[in-house]
Amino acid sequence: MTTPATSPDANNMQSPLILVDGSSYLFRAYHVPYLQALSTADGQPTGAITGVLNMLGSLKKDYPNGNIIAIFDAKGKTFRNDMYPEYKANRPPMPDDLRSQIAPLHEIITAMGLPLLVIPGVEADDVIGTLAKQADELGIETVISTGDKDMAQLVTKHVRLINTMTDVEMDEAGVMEKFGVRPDQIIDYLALMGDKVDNIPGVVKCGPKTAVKWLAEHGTMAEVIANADKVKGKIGENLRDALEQLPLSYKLATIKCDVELAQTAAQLAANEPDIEALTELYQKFELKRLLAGLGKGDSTGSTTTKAGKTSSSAGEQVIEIHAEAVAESQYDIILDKALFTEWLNKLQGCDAFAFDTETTSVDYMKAELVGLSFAIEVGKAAYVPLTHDYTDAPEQLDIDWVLAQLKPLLESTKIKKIGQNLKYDANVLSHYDITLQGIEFDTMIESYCYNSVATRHNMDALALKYLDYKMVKFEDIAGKGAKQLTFNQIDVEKAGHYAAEDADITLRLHKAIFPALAQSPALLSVFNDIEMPLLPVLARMEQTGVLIDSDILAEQSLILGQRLDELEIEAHNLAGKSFNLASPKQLQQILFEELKIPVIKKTPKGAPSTAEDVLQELALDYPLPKVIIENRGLSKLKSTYTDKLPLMVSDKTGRLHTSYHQAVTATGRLSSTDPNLQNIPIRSEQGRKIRQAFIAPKDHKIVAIDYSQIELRIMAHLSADEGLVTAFSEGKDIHRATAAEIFAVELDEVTIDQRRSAKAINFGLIYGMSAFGLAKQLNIGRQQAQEYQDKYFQRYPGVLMYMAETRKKASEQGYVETLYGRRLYLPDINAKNGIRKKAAERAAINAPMQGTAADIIKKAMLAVDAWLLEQNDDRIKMTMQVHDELIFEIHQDIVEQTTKKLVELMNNAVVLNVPLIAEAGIGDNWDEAH
DNA sequence: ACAGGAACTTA
DNA sequence: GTAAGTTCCTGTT
Repeated sequence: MTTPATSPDANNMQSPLILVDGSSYLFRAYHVPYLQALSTADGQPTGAITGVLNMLGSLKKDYPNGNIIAIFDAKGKTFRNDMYPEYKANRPPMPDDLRSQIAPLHEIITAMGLPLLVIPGVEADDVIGTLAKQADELGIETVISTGDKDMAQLVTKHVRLINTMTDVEMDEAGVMEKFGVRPDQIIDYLALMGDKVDNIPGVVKCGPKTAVKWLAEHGTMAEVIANADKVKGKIGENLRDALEQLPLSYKLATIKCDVELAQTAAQLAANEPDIEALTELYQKFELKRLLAGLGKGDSTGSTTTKAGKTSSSAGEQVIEIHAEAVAESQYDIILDKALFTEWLNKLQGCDAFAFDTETTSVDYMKAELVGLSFAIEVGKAAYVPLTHDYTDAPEQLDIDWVLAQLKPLLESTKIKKIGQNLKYDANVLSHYDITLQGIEFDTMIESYCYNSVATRHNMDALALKYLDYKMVKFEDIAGKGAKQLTFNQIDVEKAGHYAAEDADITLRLHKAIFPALAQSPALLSVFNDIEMPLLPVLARMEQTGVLIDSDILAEQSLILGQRLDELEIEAHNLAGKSFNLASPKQLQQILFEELKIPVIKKTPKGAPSTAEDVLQELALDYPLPKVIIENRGLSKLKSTYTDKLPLMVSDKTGRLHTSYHQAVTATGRLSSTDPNLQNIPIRSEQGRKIRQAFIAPKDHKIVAIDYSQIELRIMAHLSADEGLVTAFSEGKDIHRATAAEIFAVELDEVTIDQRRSAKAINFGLIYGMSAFGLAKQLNIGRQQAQEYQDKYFQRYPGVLMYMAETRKKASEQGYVETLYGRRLYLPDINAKNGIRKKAAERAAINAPMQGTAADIIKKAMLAVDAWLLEQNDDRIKMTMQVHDELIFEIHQDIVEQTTKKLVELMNNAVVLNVPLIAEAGIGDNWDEAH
């Protein structure tokens, strides 16, 4: 057994060493807009000075005993330039208005009494590294204040980083969490990736992901190099190409920790500030706040800002929300059986209660339960901690015992549950063999049905809007960024208050929003008959997930990668130089300035647009745009789909689990994230290959059933236009029928071009089209587009009337409705600003159609789900919803008759005055099923 | 490190 | 012209 030279306690007594990377802060402060405005009366800029001094002030406040040392880069070349002349060669020279601030800043820092180090021939990093190493060896607690990620290599048991601008601290664990490698692997990591800004070569296309992967496998760069011949694919080639360069990159990325310094870390100490000199300097540079601070003995001069509350203006509802003020609250933290049983009894005896789960992750597939909170009456809530596991966490009730007690309660259909985003809680609980039932009131959905666009529908936003109460943010108790704690690491007292408040506020929100919602029978019906019943259906679909073939995607990635490389070379040749194809800015420069190609369109911010339609047009006359178009399309496919989807497969189930969001869109549609399964490619040949990777399990088929022309059918229904209703009732091809009417020809005489035009008009109508938009879409004159539109309305006068009525209604009542009463409020519908008003009018036209379609497919999902529950046959699974399409996995033995039944259920989900037609496709993958 | 814009994907 | 989400780059934190 050894005795440490100094005990930990002794270390804590010693003042920490604070090493400030002055140059990095100087440079960043220089770019902060509100600081850029600062200067003295005679024009000497002082923004960067102010920024750095503010930052030093806040460091002083955070580390009152800290021994602060400021380190700056010296002028001139460093040893790295000798090693590698191109090092930082891309850096533009320092602007004069920054350079002029350096000397004054140094003077001020010296007058403050802080040691200031400016060592020529090395960079500030190296000086910091040297001091940190000395301090580390002495066991002195050291904090490096920097915004530079390269410094992570200096982190040890005693040395940590703080980014004073973002307030994020990073210790060894933090580095691991943030970068995915240990501090001693950071140099390897940086060398492999290289650094564009500093001109350090690395492995081409090796970013953080690849570097972490390799280092996880081999430990060091040297080992990665030793195994370079085993790395497959293009990236393997790139690695082998880089082998010669890598040792140099490693040297360049290494911070030198043995710089010769006149004084050691232990010897450097602050002097008393020279108040007289400081006063003079602050006066000279007109740093008024700092000057004022001198008198009060507060040299920080820091200010706090108050968050201003914004109030909403247009589109306020008639219905008033009456909320009780959030006053005194009484929260229990349940750590013993007696108190638990008391609450259990109360819960069992009540009609409805609010509850919330606390877990380790926002990802419902990974989340583990940490605790549960409950509220029965406003102001009284309880938290049952279960798995808090930080050092010295109190003993908690046994999770299995607690869940066994709660299971009957949570599964009871009699006792109503109130929650915020209950789908999440249901998903988490399902992993503990609890099927949440009695799901009656979800405050997120209450708010969404009440007004989808008044606010976002997360609890913090709802509390602020409907209770005028500002909740404690999760970040405030857990921290943020790399150092964020998971809920199980949070002190039970703190966590308990936070969790109990969640349940309490949920209950209060319900009491505020639900009665307002219930004043409209139509809104209440959307809530009770569509959204709440849909919640468990979506939860089941999420849990089911979808199966993908990662090998197909990997192969596709490879092919795409090869083609992208070819395109890149071609583009560089055409441009006459190397540039980043993904950068619209660089492309603008090359296209419009160097190649002098005329500008066709500008972006909203005034830059020349390089959007697809512009490039399409330019491609007729120039070769480069065509290459760019193909490159963009393919790189999107690769990065978003073929590379990414396999990484998102759950290791628990081997399948892909999306999240459907029920309270996001303005119109009532669902949305999907992580991954978004509602924008999987279909249009291009390459894109369809991605759908081929969405496969059926063994002995199963993928069945995709989509509604045909659902929005146009809804337009026919809502407008009751005779011609349109008849066309649908007779089962005509609607675009062909429209073309025949507009162009006054027989049905069978309609040309392909005429049908295409009619299709564009039909879509345009759904989107609240203008003649201008139609002209652009069809590439025809404005006049001609207007003629088409006039002709259309002449033939379908009911549609014209419906459009006019919708605009009028929207303007009068401030909202429009779907067939089933879902509302969309349009705050801009009577706006003075013509552009905003026009946009609101288009939304007003579109929302009833898009929203009714959303209502219908939701009703269809309910019908299908009810039938599936009845069948209780796990050979049939509903896996996805894509706005007008439902996707199923069905065992091959029953696929034919099941599909027939599902189509029937979808066709009869609602009754309109035109037929509702669903069309099915069956195949081994999603592409075939189309 | 993060926000915002531009570009791409879908119905 | 409607409604979404993700990725990449860029500029500032």
